[in-house]
Amino acid sequence: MSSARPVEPAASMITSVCVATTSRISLRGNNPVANQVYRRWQISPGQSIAPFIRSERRGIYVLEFSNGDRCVGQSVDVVTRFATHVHGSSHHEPWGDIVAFAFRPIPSGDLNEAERFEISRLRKAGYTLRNKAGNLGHGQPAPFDAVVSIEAQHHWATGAPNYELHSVERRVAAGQPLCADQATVSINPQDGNPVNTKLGDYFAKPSHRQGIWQGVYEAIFDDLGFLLHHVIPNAVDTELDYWTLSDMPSTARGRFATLNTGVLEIAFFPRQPFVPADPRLLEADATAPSFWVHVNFPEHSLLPVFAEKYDLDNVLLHDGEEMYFRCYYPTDPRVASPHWVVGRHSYRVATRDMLSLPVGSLEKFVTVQFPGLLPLLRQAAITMMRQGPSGIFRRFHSPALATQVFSSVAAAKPTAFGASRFSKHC
DNA sequence: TTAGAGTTTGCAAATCGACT
DNA sequence: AGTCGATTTGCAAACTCTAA
Repeated sequence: MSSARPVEPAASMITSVCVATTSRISLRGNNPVANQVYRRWQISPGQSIAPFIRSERRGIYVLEFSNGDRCVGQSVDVVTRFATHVHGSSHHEPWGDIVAFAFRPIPSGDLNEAERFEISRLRKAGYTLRNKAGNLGHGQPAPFDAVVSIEAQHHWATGAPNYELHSVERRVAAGQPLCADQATVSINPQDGNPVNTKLGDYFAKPSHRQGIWQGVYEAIFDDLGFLLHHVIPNAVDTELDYWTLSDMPSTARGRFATLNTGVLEIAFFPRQPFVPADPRLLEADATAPSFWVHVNFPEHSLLPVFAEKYDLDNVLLHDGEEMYFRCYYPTDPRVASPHWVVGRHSYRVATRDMLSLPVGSLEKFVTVQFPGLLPLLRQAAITMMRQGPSGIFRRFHSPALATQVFSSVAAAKPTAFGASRFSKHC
């Protein structure tokens, strides 16, 4: 499964270089559903498609709208399914702007794969899709819009507005989420005591306060505090419904914490020290064992940011590949981290670019060292929260740990990106 | 303790199917 | 053909269990 594919540094690289990429997965092959045969009809509002589809009604269809949007769907009876789009259903309002209809009969076999393929193909072709599932980042109405308005989302993503967590003190005093339906909160036995978290217990042990563990506890709170304050919109109002925080979950050999936004995790802190996938990097002076944080960004968003300073022409990252970066001048006060990793991770719901770097350096890294990253990270949070509530992670949420993070935010009282908080990391 | 397999869970999205 | 509620499916973190 694992196969290293080292890449030599380009000769033209400047003050900092990308040392290597490593490939863990490289699965590419011919897609059996690539050869699609669609029949297409132009239709007028209110027109039925029954006359076009006489016999075989099972297959994949594509709706075309007057504004150029597309919608891909599957059905065992496309005529009936079409009606639910025209007349509306619990899934969406009636669509009266369908101008064309394409259909590919598939009498038997897997409709899901064919649908996913068509969605992916149209996305890559640049079409705006009205699908929700399999289409992370869609612009369709979402329940989240009622909690954070579309306008506020836009302001948040572009970095314009006021980021004060005005109700943080109230949240800290309450010791539990202020917004969510409390009746459905599953109570963790440790949640009654706001200072008693599994994370706190772990770092209370003397052996976890020295060596490579020294300062890690505080660093995790720095990163989590930054994420709640500057990345998640209206964190106090959206807690539990649209973001959750897991306290010492056992996921993948254990994590200190996982921060989930909407349907996907946005950041997690492994309990294992970071180890580069490429063994050659172990020899580099900057790769002493340390604990790292991994943060999910939108797909294809990270390399363009680093391309400004690095020679990344024609560099593409495939699924499972990692690209290791080193900065040769870590004494520069603007440098939050002398090394970091950019990877790509495929979740079923979407592929994400993953930024990995030592704990405690996230805020400065995305606001000072590479300020272009912050709007991307905010957009990632909004996109995942618009995709759906955090229901599946709800029961793992630790109000106690969240309270502690909110406390650290309130105590820091940052002004403009907490400049005073940076000093201890430089 | 670690690794891996399998299970649990709530929810959203989509399909199905009975009925008119 | 159209309507609407029931049912199915897929998801992914975090869980438990088992074996070494």
